Formats: sequence, C-alpha cells, structure tokens
Amino acid sequence: MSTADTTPTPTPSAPVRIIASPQSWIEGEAVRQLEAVARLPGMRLAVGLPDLHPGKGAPVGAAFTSEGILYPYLVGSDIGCGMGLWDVGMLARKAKAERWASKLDVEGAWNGDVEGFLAEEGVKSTGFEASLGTVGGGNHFAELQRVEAVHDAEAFASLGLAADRLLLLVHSGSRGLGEAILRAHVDRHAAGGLAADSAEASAYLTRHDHAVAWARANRALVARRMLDGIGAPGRRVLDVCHNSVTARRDARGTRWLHRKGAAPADEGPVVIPGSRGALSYLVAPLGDGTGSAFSLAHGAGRKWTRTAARERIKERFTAESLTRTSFKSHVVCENKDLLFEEAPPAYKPIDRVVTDLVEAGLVRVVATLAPVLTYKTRSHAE
DNA sequence: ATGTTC
Repeated sequence: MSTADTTPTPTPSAPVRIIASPQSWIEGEAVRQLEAVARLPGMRLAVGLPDLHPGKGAPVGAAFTSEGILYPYLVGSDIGCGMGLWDVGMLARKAKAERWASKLDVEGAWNGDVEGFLAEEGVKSTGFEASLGTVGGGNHFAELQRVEAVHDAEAFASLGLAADRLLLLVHSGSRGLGEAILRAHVDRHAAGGLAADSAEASAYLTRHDHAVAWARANRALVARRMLDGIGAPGRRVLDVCHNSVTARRDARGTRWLHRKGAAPADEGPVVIPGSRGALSYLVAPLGDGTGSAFSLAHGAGRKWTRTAARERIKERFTAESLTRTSFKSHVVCENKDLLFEEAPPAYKPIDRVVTDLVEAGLVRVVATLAPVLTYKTRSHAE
C-alpha cells in the first residue's frame, strides 16, 4: 500500500558530536545552534568542544567541516583571533606586578614604525594600522603568567621553556579589519555560504587569510609593547588562531574546516586559558583529530551573559576588589562594565574543560600557568 | 567581536 506523505522531508543533518562530560554544563541554546549549523548545505561534521556556548547565530567553542561550500558567518567577525605565548625572558620572582599595573599602557596607535613592523612580519598594511598592537575589548587580554606546575617536563623543555621564567599570553584578533571583511560578505549574502569554487569564495579567502596574518602580527605587537613596558626581550613560543576557515585536502577531496572559538589540534601545543582568576593550561594535542575536527577548546567558556554578569557581580564585589584575584594577581581594567563582565565567576571552571579534553584522549597537560598581571584596558579620559 | 553608538 502506498501513502501520500505530506510531511516535509527533514533536512538531512551532518553528524553532531559534543565532546563534553555530563559534569560540563552546556546551555541548550548552544546545542540547538550546533544542530542548526549541522543542517546547513554541504555540512559534513559539527563538533562542540567542552567550552561550547551560544553565540550570535552560530555557537562558540565549535568546529565544522563542509564540502563544496564555505560559510564566512561561521568564522564570525573577529577573523584570525587567537592566542600567542611569549617567553618573557625574565625570572618570575623578579616580577614587579604592582609597579607594572600602574604603568603598563598599550592603548592607542603604537608610536613606533608600524609599516616596518608589518614588513618584518611579512604582512601587508590594511588601513587599520591605528589599531595594530592594541588588545581590543570583550574577552581579549594580555596576561603575564608564572609557571604553576610542569606535568610533562620533556615537552615543556622542548618548547625552550623554564619553570622559573615569566610568560606572556596574548588573546586578540584582527580588530576592525575582520569585522569589515565579514560585513562586506553579509551585506551581499547574509548568513549564506559561498560555493567553494566561486570567485567570491576566492576573494573572501584572500581577505580572510590576510586578516589571519594581520591578527597574528597584532598579537606580536601587543606582546612587544607589553615587553617594552617591563623592559624584557621576549621570544614567541607559539601562536594559534581559533577563528578561521581553512582547506584540508585528503583522499576524499577538500574539506573546509571552520573554527569558531576552537583551537587547532594539528599545530602543536596550545594554551587554553581560564578566566583571569584561574589557571591556564599548556596542552599538547593527542590522536589523529578526525573525530574532533582537528580542534580543541579555546578557553573556559562564558557561564553568564555580559548583562547578567554585570548585575550579579556588581551586587557582590566592589570594582576595587576585582583588580586583584585569588592568585594575588593584578588586573588592569579601567572600564568598569568590562571589569564586571569579565570577572572570574562569569566563566566556567577551566579545569573541567581541560579534564574533558584529557578524558576524550585529545590532549595531555604539559604545564599549568598562573596569572601575575592581566592587562585589559587603560582608560584615557581627557 | 566592533577606529562601537545617536
């Protein structure tokens, strides 16, 4: 017997995999966003990492692979955003955190030779150079850290690191550049994708790749300004991008790997930071990456929205008290709203996120890093 | 996230 089926055919979904233990609380909205992305044309795999949380349309803490079509809106506006780690080249016990907290200033355009700096980094200028070497807003920061514990001495030493030296972790992106690139795309295509073999995809990818390189140079200049401020040399240990789309070619053809708040698992060790009042984890990826879209968590993940964090944290803490943490570290954040929005209770516990990655066989911990001074922003009232 | 935002 045949029956007329009047129900619409469900859009076939790509597999969805969420790498998180039941102890990692993940908002339902983030899961719904992940599932919605998995139903987009061409999608082949959607992976949520343990720091998965809702974003604007698409979730953050996720990686997606597609075939034949790529989606600029999944990368978002901060193309190239990522984490760079520097060996400060100074003993941690020589740190003058209180003095540095009153003095460090990386606001506004750098007064050095920006064009020369970009040339050294091998990056073309963009018209956004007044922002080059600035941290930006939101969850971006530059943080001096000490080594709390070394768990894998060999891997730690192979990065040229020493347990008694300060480190500098820089989280920033492409500032207004990436936003301009996404806006130009969204003006024409909204959330729509681009056929991978189209001229528009090539044009987007060229601009995207430039923003990724510029963002990396931005982190390098933020680091240089911080290092100049404390009078230390500094050496870049690693630098990885967690917002990007890249081509991966294998026997099946080309896959487009979108990372939205997801660190790469195929570029060596990475740092997964907690909140400014928590440890950060230096981890080494394990496994072949195929089940996790070659990606890792990129941080603790937000527990409270910015609005909720402002309200709840204002009730419990004074702004002054938030300039120090349970690690006795210093916080430079002269924007009060931002000080509340980014306070440690607004974030999930980073140890749970990293434990989930360890238990999933995706990383081993090389070292834990404790905050000494977190630089967010210095206000420049006239 | 945002040379933001009138």
